Amino acid sequence: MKSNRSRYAILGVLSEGPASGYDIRKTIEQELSHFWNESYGQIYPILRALAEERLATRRRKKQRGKPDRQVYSITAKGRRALREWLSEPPSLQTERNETLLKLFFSGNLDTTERRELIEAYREKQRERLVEYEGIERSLEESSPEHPDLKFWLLTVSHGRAEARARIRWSDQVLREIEAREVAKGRSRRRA
Amino acid sequence: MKSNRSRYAILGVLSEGPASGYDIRKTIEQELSHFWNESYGQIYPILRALAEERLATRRRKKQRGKPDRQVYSITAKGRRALREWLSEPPSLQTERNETLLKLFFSGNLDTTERRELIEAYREKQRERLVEYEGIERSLEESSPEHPDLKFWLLTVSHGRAEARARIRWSDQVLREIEAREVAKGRSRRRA
DNA sequence: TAGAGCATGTAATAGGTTACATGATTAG
DNA sequence: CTAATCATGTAACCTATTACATGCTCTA
Repeated sequence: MKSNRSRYAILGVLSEGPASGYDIRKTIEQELSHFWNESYGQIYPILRALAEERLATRRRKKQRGKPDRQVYSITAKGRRALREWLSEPPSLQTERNETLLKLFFSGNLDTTERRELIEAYREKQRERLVEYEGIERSLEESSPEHPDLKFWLLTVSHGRAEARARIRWSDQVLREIEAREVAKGRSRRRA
Repeated sequence: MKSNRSRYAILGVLSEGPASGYDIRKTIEQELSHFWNESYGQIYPILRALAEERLATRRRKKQRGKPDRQVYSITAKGRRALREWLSEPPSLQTERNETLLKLFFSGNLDTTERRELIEAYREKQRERLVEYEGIERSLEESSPEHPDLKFWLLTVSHGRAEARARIRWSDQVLREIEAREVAKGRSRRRA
């Protein structure tokens, strides 16, 4: 079994119920966007492949006034494949952090630009905290009785913990480079 | 100017001094591996392109007993390109987290597998904390007087803060799913 | 009447990993 | 003798984003 993570993200959404490519995109956007994303360019070809491999079935639903929907449903084989993947240890790959890359080489920047880099990072994490409110609410409202709701909310709590840690780190960095600035100012005056 | 992050990671390494593709790989592995990675399949073609665009120059160094080295040096134009990229706001793209994806759909797992998923995550973060010791030491020893050392160490401190937050989150999750287990056990006995 | 939402899909392009080929030296 | 290190590079493949094409309906 190939280990394409997008396949399993899509199978995962299908495990909650039948859906079209469009639905899947929307679900991922609304409920998983804090740690996952998929574009149509991935979704549609993968759905076709899932159907060919009998991990999902497809049927066309006619609609009036709207384009036809291709609705996919997970099969028993699909559920088995999903469960198998879920129980494998996650593949480890370095997560890249562009802000850290820029900070690492920020000797090539002036102090203002470096401060702005960190301030922007901090601000982005603050925005994420706000987004989590919305995601949490939308998860709770969409299916308040769903037995898996608790797991969904735990992913939000992960995002919050991470964002808060990054904000604290940013504050620490800003204090440090601030202190350095002041020290430099003093030594310039003394010189 | 194209916004290929690998180009700039490589230019960044070259901004510290001349290096071969092999050197660059090693440097990234030793000093940036906690937030960045590059494979030879990226490095060699990009170096060639950088030379063609006059962002770097290349000269062949003969060696006895070892293959020749192709040593690249950043040019003034290369430094300008790097500085320009560094001062642009980082491109935002969702960081994917495979563990969270699995947790989200872990309704398809049994409780033991779910616990193992989180325990493995926790353990990976603990391992990262140990790796940071090594990275920090290697950074400090390789160039203890380097004016940018402080920025390099800040990237390590970011990694630590993140790993610690993730460990705390894991502990919280483990407590929660443990509590749920106990509750279930009780209700089963009562039933 | 403009724009957003519904809905499917493909093509071009970009970004990235892995495997392979080659071959000498050095350390255990 | 074996494995690791030095060193460069390519080809095949996989993964992912963006732009494009199409066209209806509903809302502001």
